[in-house]
Amino acid sequence: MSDGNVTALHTDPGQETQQERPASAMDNVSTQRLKSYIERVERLEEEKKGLADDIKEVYAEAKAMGFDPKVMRQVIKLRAQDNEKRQEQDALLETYKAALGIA
Amino acid sequence: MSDGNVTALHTDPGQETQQERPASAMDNVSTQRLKSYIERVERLEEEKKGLADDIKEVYAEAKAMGFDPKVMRQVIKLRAQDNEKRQEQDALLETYKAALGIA
Amino acid sequence: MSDGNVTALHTDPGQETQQERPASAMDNVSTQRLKSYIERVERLEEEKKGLADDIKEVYAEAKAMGFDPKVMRQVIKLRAQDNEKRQEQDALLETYKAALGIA
Amino acid sequence: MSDGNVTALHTDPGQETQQERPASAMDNVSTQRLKSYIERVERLEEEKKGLADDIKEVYAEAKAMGFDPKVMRQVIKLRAQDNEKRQEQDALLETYKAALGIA
DNA sequence: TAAGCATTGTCACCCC
DNA sequence: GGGGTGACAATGCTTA
Repeated sequence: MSDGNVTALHTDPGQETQQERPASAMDNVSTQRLKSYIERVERLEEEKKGLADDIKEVYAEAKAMGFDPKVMRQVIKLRAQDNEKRQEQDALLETYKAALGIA
Repeated sequence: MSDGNVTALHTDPGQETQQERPASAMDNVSTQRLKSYIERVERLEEEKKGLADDIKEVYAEAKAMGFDPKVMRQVIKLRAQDNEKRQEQDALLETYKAALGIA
Repeated sequence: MSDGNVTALHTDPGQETQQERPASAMDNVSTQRLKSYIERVERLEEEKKGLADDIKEVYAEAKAMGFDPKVMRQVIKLRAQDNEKRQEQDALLETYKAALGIA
Repeated sequence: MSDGNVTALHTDPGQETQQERPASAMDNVSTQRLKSYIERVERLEEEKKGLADDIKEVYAEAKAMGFDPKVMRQVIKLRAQDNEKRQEQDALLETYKAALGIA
């Protein structure tokens, strides 16, 4: 296939910014590793897209039942904010307790 | 809890555009249904976020192995474009055939 | 007019994030500048809308001549993708070269 | 060039939905016309993109002067709504006048 | 920290 | 008129 395109950029980690091997290719081991990373990402993104489609379906179904998706989105956003806020308050409380030496 | 906010915007499907019950609430059944939809979406979005995090981790790990995430993204994008383009060309062909009345 | 609404949100650049003058107005110079920016944007968006309308007209005319707008759009998209892809491949090559330290 | 791709769909206008020429191509004149339409659209879209870039620049410049682009967008949106509303009211007024036989 | 980019969400148009 | 699709705008992340 088009896997020939993955002849790509590898640098030994922990070196200064400029690289080794001025104009040549990676060795086979690195190439294999890179290919593996690429494919892992592609697989995960596929799953992610699947979930996005699922979400769309739920909205469609809800809409068919007479609910307004736009409002639903707003509600969900609000609830997410609430959660975040509560978590922040909890974290703050923990900080206080730690600072005051309370178990 | 904050469920009080969801007393909004439900219309029996197949009614005129404006809403019923000017200032009152939905019946319990509708409320339950809405709550169910909302929670399904929230669950799915949580999973989606999880996958996004996984992807980030993969990039971070690859970077730690000396690969350049920026290049990886470009490679993945190119590969995705290949797929998409092929699909669109197929679609175009189908459109042509349909427009020309070919079975 | 409704210009009273624009008495908001101006910060001297290079200051800390929060705003000056808690409940008062901008000075006249800033107000004039803001008005000028707003009007420039509005003018540009008007022109942009004009072009969008022109494009619609072209499609309509082509349709009247017996061409299928849907297919035309697909063709144009494909051609745009060709360009974009070529550019991205060039960019990828540049990235490789930069990463490998090649002048 | 890649102009070979524009061998596309043409139907004599004013016919019923299904088409002539089951599997063949357009004549040269039609091909030329189609090409012309395609290029007109492409040119217009280019200009449109240019304007979009101009708008971005204005926002950037305004931001550099200490204005908040987000707020600016809101202001512009509000003003656009005002205009639209006023125009609707004018149209309504015209309708009234026409209905009442007032010049 | 700011700029650019990628993604995501919203909106409008077109077809059915 | 309603649903689906595609363009546009906006937000958040990534990098310099």
